[in-house]
Amino acid sequence: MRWDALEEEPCSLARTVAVIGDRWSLLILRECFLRVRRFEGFQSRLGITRHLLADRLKKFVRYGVLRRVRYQESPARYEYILTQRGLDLYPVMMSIVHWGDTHMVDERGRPLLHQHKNCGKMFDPVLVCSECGEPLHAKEVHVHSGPGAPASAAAPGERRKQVSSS
Amino acid sequence: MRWDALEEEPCSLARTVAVIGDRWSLLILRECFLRVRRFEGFQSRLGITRHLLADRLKKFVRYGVLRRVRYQESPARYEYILTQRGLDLYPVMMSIVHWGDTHMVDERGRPLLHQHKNCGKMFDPVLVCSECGEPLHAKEVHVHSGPGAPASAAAPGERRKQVSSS
DNA sequence: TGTTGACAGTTCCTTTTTAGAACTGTATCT
DNA sequence: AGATACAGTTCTAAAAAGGAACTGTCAACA
Repeated sequence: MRWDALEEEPCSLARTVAVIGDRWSLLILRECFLRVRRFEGFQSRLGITRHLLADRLKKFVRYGVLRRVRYQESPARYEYILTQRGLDLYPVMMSIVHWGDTHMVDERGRPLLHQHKNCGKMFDPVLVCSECGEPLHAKEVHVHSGPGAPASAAAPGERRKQVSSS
Repeated sequence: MRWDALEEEPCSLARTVAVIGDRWSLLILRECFLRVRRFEGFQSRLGITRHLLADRLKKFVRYGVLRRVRYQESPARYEYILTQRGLDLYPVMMSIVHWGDTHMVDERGRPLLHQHKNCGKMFDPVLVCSECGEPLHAKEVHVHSGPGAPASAAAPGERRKQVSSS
């Protein structure tokens, strides 16, 4: 499948997957949220091939998720720093972590704990409705076509365009 | 990188990425949440190669994200249905969709809108702290080593084991 | 002065994955 | 009888990823 095909799908999930939807991208972002900023830092912590790393960093910069900032002149050296757009991926990252904490831990328990500075407590992330504040569950949500939908879009059971043959 | 290496990382994000961290897995899950259940359904809607689809479905069943249910005898025919563990991925999916809605829409607007049955309103998903209910932001969270951490784990700035060389 | 190391990549070649299309085998529909 | 639905499997070609070495600039060390 071509990557840029995904980006043009009339689906916000597919478009986001075009940006972060592979193993390395997600692991690189994990490091970003842990304050890693430099090429060598990512490479040595992850064991990713340098080629792939260069590629993914470029992609993140292109999509505005990371900013490439020169921190030293001659030789020019750059750091990769999360933009606001990148920071906005925090709910995605935390949701992924929380699923792992719930379903993939071994007998020793969670690798990491999270403390909310505002209230001081160890917490789990909860996804709630912006309107009523109640926790969200798949079965309590109706999906409707929006303005950016193709002819008639993906409410359950409706047909949608294919990824590849479009 | 070997897939099973990821699964054994002392990191809930990496372990979850081992299950859902590739383009096709996420797109297949999207279809699951839109009530697609059958091999032909996934294949024709996504344009994924049949080989890959068979592979990913097996993986999801192995990880308990989908259940393979016989809906017809001779010839045996199966459906793939989200388990509770699969349904628990809803926050991950919705967070991804919401990032796309915020940062990847074109001039026409969102492809899909979501309505909360409980309160009747169109909503956005918001990730909040389970303890105080406030929205979560990366900079307001402290990370601590948990019981399942390696020797000393990934609080910001701490060293952690590499992915590849372990 | 020469050597080593940090850093941010690039180049080259091998191995693994994925794409694409055709084929299987049972059963129902026309 | 022939076409179609369905859930896959098999085969080969093309694309992506892995792995290791190499570049070029500079600082620190001996």
